[in-house]
Amino acid sequence: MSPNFITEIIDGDLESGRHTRVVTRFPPEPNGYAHLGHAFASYLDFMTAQDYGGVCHLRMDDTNPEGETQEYADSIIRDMQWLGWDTSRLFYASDYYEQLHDFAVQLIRKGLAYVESVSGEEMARLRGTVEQPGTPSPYRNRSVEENLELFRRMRAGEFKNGEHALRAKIDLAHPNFKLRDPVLYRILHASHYRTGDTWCIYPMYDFAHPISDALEGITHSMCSLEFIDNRAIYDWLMDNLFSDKETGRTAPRQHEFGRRSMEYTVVSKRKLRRLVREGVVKGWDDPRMPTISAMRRRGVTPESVRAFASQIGVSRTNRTVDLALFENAVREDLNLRAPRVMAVTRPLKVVIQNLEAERTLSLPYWPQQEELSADGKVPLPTGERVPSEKAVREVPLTRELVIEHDDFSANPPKGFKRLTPGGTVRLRGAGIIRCDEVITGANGEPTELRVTLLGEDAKAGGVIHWVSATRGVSAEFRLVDRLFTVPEPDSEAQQFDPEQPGHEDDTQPVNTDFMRFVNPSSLVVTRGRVEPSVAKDPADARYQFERTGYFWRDPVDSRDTALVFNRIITLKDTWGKKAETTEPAKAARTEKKPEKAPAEAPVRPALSSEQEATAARLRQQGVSENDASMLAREPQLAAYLEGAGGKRLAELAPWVVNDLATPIREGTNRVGVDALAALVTLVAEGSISARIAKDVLAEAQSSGEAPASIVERKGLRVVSDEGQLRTAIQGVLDANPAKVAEYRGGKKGLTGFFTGQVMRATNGQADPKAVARLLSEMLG
RNA sequence: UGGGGCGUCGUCUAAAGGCAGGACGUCAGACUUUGAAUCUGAUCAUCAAGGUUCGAAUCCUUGCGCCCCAGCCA
Repeated sequence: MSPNFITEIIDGDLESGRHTRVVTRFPPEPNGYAHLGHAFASYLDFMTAQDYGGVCHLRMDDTNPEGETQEYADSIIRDMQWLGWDTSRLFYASDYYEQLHDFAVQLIRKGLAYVESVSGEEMARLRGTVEQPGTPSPYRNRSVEENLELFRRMRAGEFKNGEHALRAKIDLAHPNFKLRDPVLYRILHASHYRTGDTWCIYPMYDFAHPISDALEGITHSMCSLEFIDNRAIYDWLMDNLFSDKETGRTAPRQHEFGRRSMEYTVVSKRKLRRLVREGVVKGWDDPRMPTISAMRRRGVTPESVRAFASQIGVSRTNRTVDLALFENAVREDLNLRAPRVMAVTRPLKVVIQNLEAERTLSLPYWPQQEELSADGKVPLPTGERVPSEKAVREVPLTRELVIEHDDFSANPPKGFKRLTPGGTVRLRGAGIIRCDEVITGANGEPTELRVTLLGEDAKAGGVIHWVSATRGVSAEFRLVDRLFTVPEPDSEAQQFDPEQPGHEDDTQPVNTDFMRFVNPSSLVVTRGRVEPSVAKDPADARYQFERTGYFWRDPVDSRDTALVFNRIITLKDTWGKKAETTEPAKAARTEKKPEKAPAEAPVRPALSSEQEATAARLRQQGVSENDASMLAREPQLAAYLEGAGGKRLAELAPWVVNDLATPIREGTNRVGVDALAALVTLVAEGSISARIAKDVLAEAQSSGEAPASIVERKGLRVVSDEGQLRTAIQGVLDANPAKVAEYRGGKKGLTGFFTGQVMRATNGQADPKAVARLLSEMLG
């Protein structure tokens, strides 16, 4: 896991002693198949724990009986294992139902939860709007006894679905909707895949999730960004049920990260379901799907998926990742893993007229030295690593062959390097042929080429692959490509689609506009031939079929007697790309950036007449336009400033605005205006630099010590003595000869680097202006 | 519109207030019995405007844009 804002938080928690170990959890709901998003989230949860020597729990977040099944749970567990995660710590939220219930009772007893008895609709109405606070329902103030009794009867099954619900009693006027008395339990007469009919009340996510975390001793609970508002409930529950004092251990905290989606696909479960239901794909594990089971079936390795997850990193912004990043991760892994063999996916018959007898060639699985790994060995299709000279297979060369249909062109475009009428080309590993005759079918398409095998002194511009027409093995090839024709099918459909890549809204019908962008050639099935050596290889061998891509046998449909190969991914194809995009690419390159907009007058918010009067008064005292405007708008700041008795306003104002505004506003300011004035005096008389003053101010803010006394205690003063500065600068230059050379080579931006080093060396006390002058002099 | 979150190369992601770095892509070249791989080089970014500072992606202000929240889903 590369460093990110989460590891920063964990480092802090470990350092401060808030936690002494790291326990995370990955909490999928078993109501669908795991996909790319789960791969990313589970990577974060499992790898973070691993990096810190901690553990990660796999927890089925199964608190909604509708749609959840054991089959989904099993598939998720299998996918997680495939990704390489340790799933030995397996938990189910449904195992906590009894405890969860008891915690609900506790809340009722504390007067923090009540049984609501209005309809769902009414509840929504009473919750208010963004501008209007909610209003309490008549049931909000039921007695503890009544709540207890009602909740007992809810559990006993005495009510119908929706007749009552248990709600937390928090704050109906809170600007955060999540805190307007969230529902904790609902009545649902439904069978749960694990608890059967034991329960007819089920806990909500907001209640079950934090408590599950606390029960399992989770330390850091990561979830995606859209739950950020829910954190308020999380913390509320921790405060009221799991205070550190009561439990004797530190409560978990929730941290939110940005989701990652990928171009040319969709990941919403409902949309994937729709693709399956409509038969656009053949199932959840159709190799075109972004599900983990589909990637597994397609032949993508777990190592690739993990490498991808690692590369896309973690941040607090939702992102749609370039498909190329994923493809690169897949190719990078396969390049070192997949032996090279030949297969022809769209055969064109070739007859070598001067080849009398069949020959057997011994061709290397790894024609390239570069693929050799550190141990000097190379993998066979079995996975066994052997010296490269032993990594060979036999390939029959017969009179009749097949080559790729596209490797012959009767009207070759400029730059075409393959076979043309009368032209020559090298057959990989077999020699150079010349095309003597082209037999065409009724539609004018070539159906057979008659060729002559030439000697090794012949010349050819290109190399093509081939397979014996008679000894090669017939096979089906499934050429898998991106599922959509546009990078963001969701956004393309956006004007119709309120449901954006974020969370799923089951209350709205699925927007189906994205279906318009399904790529009609996302799956192309062809029949061709593969060299016979593969027939004896293990079924899970991955190959590079030279010049066409990485393949392996479809684990579901391939038979020994009827081979089916999935294309895991194509090779990069700069030729094909160039051929199809030369023109538009040029156009795009000449496209100019829009000119920078001319500088506008600074925008300042309008002031009320009263504020304007204040601002004018301040300006008169010499306060800048900007500062005056802000001080006028924020009476707190103005009041602070004027505590100085109206003296030296102009001098103090920038400090108040730039350095003290936030603490003053938040009520955490610990530097009085007189103390500030004393500090500013030191700056004014030149005994300390503004730089020192800022550092001191920050320290004063956290320690509460008077700034001037910090200055005195530490003996801070500005160092402008030339001799002293020269010594310091020389020290820095001597320590960084390479940087000096770069600077003299023209990298003038390094001035900042040198200044920084000098400032550090002098404990921030050097006079920066003097440093700048001496630096440019000494660097020549 | 109330609340919350977020804006760095085309895409992901780095930079105790001090060199805007890396990866992928793209382009060019070298090499090549894979139009692949490999190698070299290049292109390309701090949302905007003001301010503070010797110095701002980072601090302050204002503005703009995107995302999330009014399920008895998660």
